[in-house]
Amino acid sequence: MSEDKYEKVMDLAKRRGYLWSSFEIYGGIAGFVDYAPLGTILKNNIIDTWRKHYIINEEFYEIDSPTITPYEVLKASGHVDNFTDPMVECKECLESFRADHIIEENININTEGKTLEELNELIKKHNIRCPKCGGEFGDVKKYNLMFLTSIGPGGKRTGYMRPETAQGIFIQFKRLASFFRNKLPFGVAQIGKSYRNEISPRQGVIRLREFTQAEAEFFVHPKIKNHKRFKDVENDIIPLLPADRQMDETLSSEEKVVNMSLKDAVEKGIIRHETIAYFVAITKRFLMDIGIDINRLRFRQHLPDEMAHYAIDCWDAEIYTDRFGWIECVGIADRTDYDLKAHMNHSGVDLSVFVEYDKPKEIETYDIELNYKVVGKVFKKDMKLVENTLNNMDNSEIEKLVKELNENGKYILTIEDKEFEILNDYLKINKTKKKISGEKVLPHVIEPSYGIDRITYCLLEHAYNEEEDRTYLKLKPEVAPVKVGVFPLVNKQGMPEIAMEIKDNLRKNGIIAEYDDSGAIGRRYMRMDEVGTPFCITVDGQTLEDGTITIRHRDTREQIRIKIDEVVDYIKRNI
RNA sequence: GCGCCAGUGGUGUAGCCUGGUAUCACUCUGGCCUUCCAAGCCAGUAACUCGGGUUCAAAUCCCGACUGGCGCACCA
Repeated sequence: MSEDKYEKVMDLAKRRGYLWSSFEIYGGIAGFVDYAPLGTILKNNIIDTWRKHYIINEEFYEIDSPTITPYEVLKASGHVDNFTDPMVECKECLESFRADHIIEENININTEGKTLEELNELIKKHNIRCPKCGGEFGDVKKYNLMFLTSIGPGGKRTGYMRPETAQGIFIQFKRLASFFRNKLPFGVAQIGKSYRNEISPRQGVIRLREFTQAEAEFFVHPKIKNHKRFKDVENDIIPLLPADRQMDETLSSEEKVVNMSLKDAVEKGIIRHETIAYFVAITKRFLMDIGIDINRLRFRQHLPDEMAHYAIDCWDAEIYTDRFGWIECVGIADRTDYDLKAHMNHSGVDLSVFVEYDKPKEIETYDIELNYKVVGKVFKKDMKLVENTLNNMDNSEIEKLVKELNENGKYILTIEDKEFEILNDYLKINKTKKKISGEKVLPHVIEPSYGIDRITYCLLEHAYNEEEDRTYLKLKPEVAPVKVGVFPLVNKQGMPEIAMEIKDNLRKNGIIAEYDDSGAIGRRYMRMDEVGTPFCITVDGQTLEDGTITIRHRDTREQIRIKIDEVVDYIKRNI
């Protein structure tokens, strides 16, 4: 038994129509897979379950945006810079290195923000050589993990295949906020393909160049990160692998995991706030709903140096697989306002939300009334600049201005390098009381992001079962692609006709059923077991006498007998 | 991207060293048989990863590409 489970699962997946490697007749390309007929249904069933959780239960709305994304968007989001690694290759031994890492190791310089030319110069200037063989380096080149394309004829606009679905949500934030009538919190989801041009994708379906993500973006008030339904989940016990325990060398790898209620985890500050904890619970419930083995699931906190540049806390749902060990299938991150801020700065569009207070506040404020006739003539072109600056002053600055005007008769307003002299007759300042009913805030976003392909593979592996005389997929009836197999026990006495009719009737009721009359009955059961079909209906001699059939359960192989006209109801109740 | 190893019907394989019509089993399809868990009988479909070279002749020898496995590197 040297063959590992991955191989067995992938073999079954290939033979029985779950997963096929793409472009096979042309030799194939690493990092791409096709979902075969049954795999496609399974994946869709997983996605449907996901939608039940997020769209129905959590009241998220889903959008669907383009996969091709213009340069500007990904420049703003930081992906153009962060997805592009500068690589350098040794001319002697052909080994590749990260150019920035090599430089930092050798001359202790921060290379952040340096251009390729600057990196090149640094290597030449300090005569940095290959740490392996001492050979000379070639030129620094960028390896971009995003697929580059051009939009329109002539390639005037650069685009990339999106590296995540989330950006599509962020850049529509203004519309989304108004769709939700500016009430925080609200959630938006997107399910779709994302693309990463991996250098060397070698773990089959685990690391793909084109993959399906289901991402949920939950926008919250930056100061309110508790969750109104946290009470529903606070007693859920979750296997957690916190950052400090991961780094504790005195613990064995089993001891690093602690089973803890989410209430404790939040109270002890292990999970940063309720909203992350809440989505940890939803993630666990979703994964268990589709049939992931709870004993092969844990939540691991990112270490401080592993966190993405935008995140302040991140927990991955990791699922155990035979060959690859624990693999990351879901990431739940607090992305703060990183993305909205970035898009706001780059696009110039205000993406903040006006949040009303419970009760309007009354505050003391100053009203600046400009004497435009005078001021306009004095400042001319700079008029607008001065006006804006004055209007944006806070109370303490205005108080200082008033004080200086009273004492010296003038105030020097400094804007960048320029100085403007403000005199008493330029403006009138009135102290007023104002009613303020709310404030503008830039929301933070909590993001649970699911890798659907990895989850699908893990589910197949967890469902894979071997017994002495059979191999079967113990898929939950809810996600199994084919729900029912219908067979005549033998091909005579009208049994095939009755079986066919039962199959048709199930199909009419929206249930995927397969008819099969070839070979011995046992063989047909085995075929259905191997693809994970939960129920098999057999028409036999007794059917002809009293109109009953048997339903065989996949896992126990036990059979019960019911009337033909109860079949549809029975199946519907059990899937 | 580098190094080592491998690639034969749907699956697992024999053949490769020593060049000459590709083996066997299972699966699958059709038929017969069969009254409940891969039984049996008959018939059938189906493969040398791709490209180039050497040769009268290449699955076999040589080179390259692709794919897969392992190690290194990479994986915000």
